[in-house]
Amino acid sequence: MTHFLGTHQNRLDAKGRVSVPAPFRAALKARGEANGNANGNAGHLVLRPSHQHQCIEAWPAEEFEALSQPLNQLNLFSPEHDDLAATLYADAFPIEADKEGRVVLPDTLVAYAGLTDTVVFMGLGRIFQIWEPAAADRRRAEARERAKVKGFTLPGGAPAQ
Amino acid sequence: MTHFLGTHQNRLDAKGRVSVPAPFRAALKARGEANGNANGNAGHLVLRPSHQHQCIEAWPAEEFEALSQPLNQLNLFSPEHDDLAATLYADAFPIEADKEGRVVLPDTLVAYAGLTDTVVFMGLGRIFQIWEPAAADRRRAEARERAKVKGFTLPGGAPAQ
DNA sequence: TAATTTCCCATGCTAACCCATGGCATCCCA
DNA sequence: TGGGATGCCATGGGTTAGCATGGGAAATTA
Repeated sequence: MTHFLGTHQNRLDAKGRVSVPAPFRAALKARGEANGNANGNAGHLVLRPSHQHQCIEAWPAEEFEALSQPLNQLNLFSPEHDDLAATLYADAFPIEADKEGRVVLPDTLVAYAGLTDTVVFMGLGRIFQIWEPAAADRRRAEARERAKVKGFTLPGGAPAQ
Repeated sequence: MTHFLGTHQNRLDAKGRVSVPAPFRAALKARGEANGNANGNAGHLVLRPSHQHQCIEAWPAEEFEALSQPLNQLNLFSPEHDDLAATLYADAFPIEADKEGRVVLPDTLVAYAGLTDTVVFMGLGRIFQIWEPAAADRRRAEARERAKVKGFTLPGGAPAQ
């Protein structure tokens, strides 16, 4: 699988570590290898606070790299570059999993997402998010509701539902 | 990692020294080696006061070098060349880290950025900045706000709202 | 010679690395 | 079809190495 699918629950231990769900690990590894990173590791992640929600966004390195593209078009001295770079990069944490496939979640992100001892990994295709369990439930219910109201259509002709 | 990511806090000691955060050191070293500087050192920095904010801008030597390119196109005796050169170079300090990875911040820059005993390193991708902690917080909040107002959308992956 | 600055060595702490264990699901074999 | 065995996955904890920081000695400048 090359996408992050499904929802997984894991425990956050006393050291702030949490196991990345095995399916997500596999997806990360596949991505890394596809991009020629022959090194055995899982291809690292970039964690950021989400703009829209109180949760942590996890970007595979390659995906995050794509964010630099629009930035590179801008003049390094322009205020636009400054704002974007500060927003994208200053709050970002490059994270690497240990041999067991665990990552340490930075304190500030744990606080931002309101995490306690159990966290939820929510797959969103090209990226995934890390939530406090109850907030994750609310979020999914809300997303379903919005999608239903809007009649949920996919670009490219995929049939609704 | 070839980019400066995240925000790090370190102490400015009585001698005006401060440790460059380890991840930034690694990024600097990687840059230096990528450009054929086979010497083991971290590849030096150029510090200058930021135009737009009360903070210190830190440029990797190679990145700063790239700024010379447009200058070289200009007539050496033109007013444009004079102004640009004065702006870019006159207030710049070439800085080299010691064996422990620390740098001494020039007095004028410390004063300009209003630094006291604790400083914040803010990663901005290709460069980084050095801030007084409270000012750094304000700056990040401001950047988020301005980016949001501009309709800043993440390419792909990010969920619609 | 006095005052700074630069180099070098020393130390506490934190975080990454490594090894070990328990539980759950799957597979195999009777 | 049921019971046992096996392997992966999540989790816990001890140890070590790297990092940030402090202070002293040598070198440089005024």
